Amino acid sequence: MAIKEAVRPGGRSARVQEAVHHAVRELQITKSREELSVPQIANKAGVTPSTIYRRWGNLAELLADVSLERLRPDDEPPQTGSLAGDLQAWGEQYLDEMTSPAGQWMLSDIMASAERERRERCCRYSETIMTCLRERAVKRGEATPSVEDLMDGVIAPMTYRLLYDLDTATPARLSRWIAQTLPSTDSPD
Amino acid sequence: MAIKEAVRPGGRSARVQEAVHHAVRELQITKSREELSVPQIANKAGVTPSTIYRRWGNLAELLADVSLERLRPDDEPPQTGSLAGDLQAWGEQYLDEMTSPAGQWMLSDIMASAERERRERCCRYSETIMTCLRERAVKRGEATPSVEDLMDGVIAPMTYRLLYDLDTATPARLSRWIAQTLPSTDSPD
DNA sequence: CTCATAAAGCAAATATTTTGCGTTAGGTGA
DNA sequence: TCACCTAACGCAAAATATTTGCTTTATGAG
Repeated sequence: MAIKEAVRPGGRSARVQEAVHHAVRELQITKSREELSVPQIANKAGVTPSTIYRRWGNLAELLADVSLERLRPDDEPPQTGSLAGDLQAWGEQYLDEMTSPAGQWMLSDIMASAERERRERCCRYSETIMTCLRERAVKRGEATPSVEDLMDGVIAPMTYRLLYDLDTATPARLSRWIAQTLPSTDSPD
Repeated sequence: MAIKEAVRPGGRSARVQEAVHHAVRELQITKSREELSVPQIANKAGVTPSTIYRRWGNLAELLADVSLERLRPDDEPPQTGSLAGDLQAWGEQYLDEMTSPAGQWMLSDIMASAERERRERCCRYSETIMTCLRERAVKRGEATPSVEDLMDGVIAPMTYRLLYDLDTATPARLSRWIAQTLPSTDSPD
């Protein structure tokens, strides 16, 4: 039932984990959510179902695990020269990703996880991005809100709408959230 | 698979629905989430499992349905004489409810539902409250932000933290969100 | 009161999940 | 290097849960 994250790389466990994750990703391309099943994934991965049940507990947790891994940032968010610009640029690509069917499944899978730890990691991920963008701004000498204010002012409304009200998760609204969160030095209204 | 909401009251369907909902609520008192099962609920409700499967599809959807029903406001939010006060009062009781184990299960069940419609209804519910509080304020002649701004400024951060970062869902932070969202006429900073 | 229909019951057929026990890979210390 | 230890896996049987076809029943309409 407990999720083992500290899998030693190179070991058999690591290979099994990778095989299972890979099988899930493959199957997700062709099959819809309700067509996925543990025995099916196990078969594709070349392991027995009991291996999956013992390691992940159930289908929901497995899917959440896979989705969370996908969430990891590949590279540095793009630089635009201002905090507002960085936020807008990063936010737009994030919105784009998460409003897609695949992105919505990811969010949904993560939210369905009973493990609070997993949901929290999703939150820490956003915090990391905000911290990164903010530090850039600080280095440039910009006046910047705290990370907490960025979370409340930008991440929270964005996430809220991604989860509850998809149609309103738009770049235009993102601009508003950013404008209202940043200290109004020179931004027009 | 489709969720029938328009169950005619008094009919057999209505009785079954009520029996099943009641059984779930009863069982939730004693049993933990992973101990709940459809056959068990069916048995307690005096119906056959296939009835539940055909009507709700699976356990997750049934639990989400029950949780959503519980979310409904029983009565008018308390009146305090100002929008800030109304928001704080309502918000505090909401936080209290949702940070409790029962509240967290409710949120979790609703989020786990595959039906977007259900999650959206959760959102509409908050909007209704905000609209209500705002209208009171308008009637009193207070300057008030739009409902959308209230959603972004108060509901979104509150919900975000309830879902992802429970420890930070506190009345103190609620005050901050409210203060930052309302037009600063006389509020100290 | 009779008929049409939608939903429930029932039970057999499937599918999934759990479990006990034997096996194996990989790490550890002599 | 080799024997040993342990965690994780495979296998297969048992237990549960889910689906499905068909029958029965309750309710609303005519």
